[in-house]
Amino acid sequence: MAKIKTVEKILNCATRLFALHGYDGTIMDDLAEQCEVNKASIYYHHKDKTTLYANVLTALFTPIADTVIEGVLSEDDPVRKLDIHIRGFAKAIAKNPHFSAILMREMASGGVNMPVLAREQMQRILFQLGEILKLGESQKRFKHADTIIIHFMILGAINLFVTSAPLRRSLPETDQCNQLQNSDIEFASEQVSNTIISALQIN
Amino acid sequence: MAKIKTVEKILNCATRLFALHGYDGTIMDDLAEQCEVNKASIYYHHKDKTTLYANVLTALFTPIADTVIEGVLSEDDPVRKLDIHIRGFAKAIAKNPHFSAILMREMASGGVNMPVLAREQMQRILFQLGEILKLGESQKRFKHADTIIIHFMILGAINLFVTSAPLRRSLPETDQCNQLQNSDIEFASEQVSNTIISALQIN
Amino acid sequence: MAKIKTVEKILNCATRLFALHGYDGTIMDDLAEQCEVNKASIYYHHKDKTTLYANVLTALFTPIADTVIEGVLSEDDPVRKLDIHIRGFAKAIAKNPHFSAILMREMASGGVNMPVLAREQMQRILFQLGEILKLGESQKRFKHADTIIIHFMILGAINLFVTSAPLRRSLPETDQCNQLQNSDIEFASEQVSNTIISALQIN
Amino acid sequence: MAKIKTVEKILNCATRLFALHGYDGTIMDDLAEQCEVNKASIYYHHKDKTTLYANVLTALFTPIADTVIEGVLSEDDPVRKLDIHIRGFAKAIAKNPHFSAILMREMASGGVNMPVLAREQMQRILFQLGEILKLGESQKRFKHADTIIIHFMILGAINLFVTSAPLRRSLPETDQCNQLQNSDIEFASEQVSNTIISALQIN
DNA sequence: TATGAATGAGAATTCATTCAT
DNA sequence: GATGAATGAATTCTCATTCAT
Repeated sequence: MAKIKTVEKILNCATRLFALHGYDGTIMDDLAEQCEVNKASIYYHHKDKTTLYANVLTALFTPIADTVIEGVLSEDDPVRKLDIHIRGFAKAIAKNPHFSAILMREMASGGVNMPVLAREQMQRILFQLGEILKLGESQKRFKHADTIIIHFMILGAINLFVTSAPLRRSLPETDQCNQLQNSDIEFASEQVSNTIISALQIN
Repeated sequence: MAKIKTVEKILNCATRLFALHGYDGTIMDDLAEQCEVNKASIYYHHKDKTTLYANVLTALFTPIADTVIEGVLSEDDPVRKLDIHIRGFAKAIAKNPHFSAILMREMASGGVNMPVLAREQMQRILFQLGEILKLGESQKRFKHADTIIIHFMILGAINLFVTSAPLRRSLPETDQCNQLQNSDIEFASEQVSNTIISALQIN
Repeated sequence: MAKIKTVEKILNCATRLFALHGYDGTIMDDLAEQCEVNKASIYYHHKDKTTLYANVLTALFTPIADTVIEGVLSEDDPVRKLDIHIRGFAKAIAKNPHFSAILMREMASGGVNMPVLAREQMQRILFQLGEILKLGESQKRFKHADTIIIHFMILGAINLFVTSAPLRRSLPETDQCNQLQNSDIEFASEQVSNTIISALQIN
Repeated sequence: MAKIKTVEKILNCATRLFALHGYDGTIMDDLAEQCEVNKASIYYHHKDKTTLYANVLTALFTPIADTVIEGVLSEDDPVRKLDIHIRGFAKAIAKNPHFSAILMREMASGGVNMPVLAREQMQRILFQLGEILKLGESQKRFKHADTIIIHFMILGAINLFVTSAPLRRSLPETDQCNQLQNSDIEFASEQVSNTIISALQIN
């Protein structure tokens, strides 16, 4: 019975707390308590809070980008590529649900303090989207569109959908604007994908 | 020459700091220093940090919602309404540039701690969008779409565009994905509007 | 009834603790407790431990050098000058009894971390001694001698005498080497002065 | 090639660190790193920091006292004895250059926490000096002088000379008070010896 | 003996808030 | 209204020491 390594335990817990409360709102004492590890052990493994945060971000962002990138490779059709890109992103987040909150806070800070490795992961995703749009355009399947805008629409919609879950749950179910209350991220990403494709596609 | 009232000075400064560093990352000492007001004076005018934050949010969110709502009223055509809605939102943010960062942080926290008044402002915007989509749908001008998804695409895209400004500035100008580097929020919102309308419109 | 200023209270207490336990051995909690001041107040007045230490040293070294320098000015005769220099130094220390321990620790560290202002005070004393020796030499009253060596003999003897007080007190009174057990610094400095003058003087 | 025993490696390194930073300023982690020994190994060999410190002091002080004592035994003439005593002390320190800093810190603390064995070594030196002075006095070769004062002049001058090396190196070479900048401890001890003898000797 | 990991007690510093004037 | 000083409760980080292997 392999017990979970302390380093992992700390990293997991820290991810959750940073997602919930942000960097400044996360308290090392709480972290120690929650992962049932001595406070000093955190520092034994992670130097300081800043480094821990960087480690969390790197460990979190890399698999997300990997998933998005890989999924698309097997496709040829730009429309399908775009669809997979968007839904793959959502699927990756579904597996790492703390990503959204952390990314949004980082973007709110201008992303300037993100560890380079984490920032590069976001750029990988952005670049791939750019390639897909270019491909579609060159095949006369897509209208021209600004990559960054499309990227932000996808990112924004899906991340807001994820982070707004508790908020939506607090709205009345019967609310007209809240048909999605109980539906999950997969359905949401389908909607986003359909919308984007519908906007770009030349019929 | 009417000197700026202390209360205002504090509120303005606080808005900037909360946008830059979030609630927990904002330090009352810094605030006092930056608005050149004695620390005790802040407490004379604002009870405590929490209240100050609520005051900031309320003062920030209300005019945004007002602008969005009002602009749309004078229009009848759902397409034009939607266009005005989106661009009005961007225009309102252009006047209150700290709104985006603060909103994104709040959403990252699930929006649970937002003062009710601020949350209501966001709902006003969401509800209006719902009305517009319903109107367009009933007139067979729009395909059916999930209000929240569309709302999040708009919100997400425009807010990310605003908060990413420093990040984009740090990317190379020649970058293919970065045509918008120097363009402003108005142009971005036009792109968003076009994309959304293009996706929804029944031709 | 003028109450002692907090800043002074802190400075006095800190001087004592730094003398007793050195920089690293002095604990800010203890300091706060001993001067009956809130720990945060120390930081309100002194930025951090390092700065506090520098402030202590500067406040401690300056009057010592001033006393030594001034006393000598009124004399013309190099022998009398030298005598006043040595005994003035001892007298100054008698008024600031923590100086010796602090100086000796600093010298043990190579004096490299001493605040510049404090180091300069020591140099003022050294320079004056140099002038006295030069004067005596030029008048054929003194043999040639190395200023630094003489300086260190004076400094070393008097400071060791001061700091060894508790040690000497623990030796048996009857000890032959301990005639000075109960005598004070004034008598010791007289001995030092006599010895140095006796060594230098050309009869 | 016999590899240096771990115990020795630790002791040597610890001596250097204690000399450089004092007891409180020396950190066991650093010690482990510097002697390339696992932290736990230090405790395997040395019980705890306090014991280690005592071990360091004992190992350091004993050979110093031995050297001083032994050198003098072969002489009969009190003047020569005194000269050997002083220069022997300096020679012994030249071989154990960390002694000075450690002794000075201990004296700054009143020497109260010195391990008994170390303190006794200093007393051996002091007693021998007392004997020499008594001998010289009884032979009408020396004026009467206080043993402790003379002891402190020797000790102070030589130790200050040693520990001030980095400080002197930072002074301008041309400085009048700094003729000794590049000279070594042997020359300094000669000066001290000459001065003391010159002061005491009855011509 | 040696070592990577762990830990309790502590130590420096910070921060929101209040008080006296 | 304004301000310098004060403070209690955190909060980050350190350090001597021990444990399991």
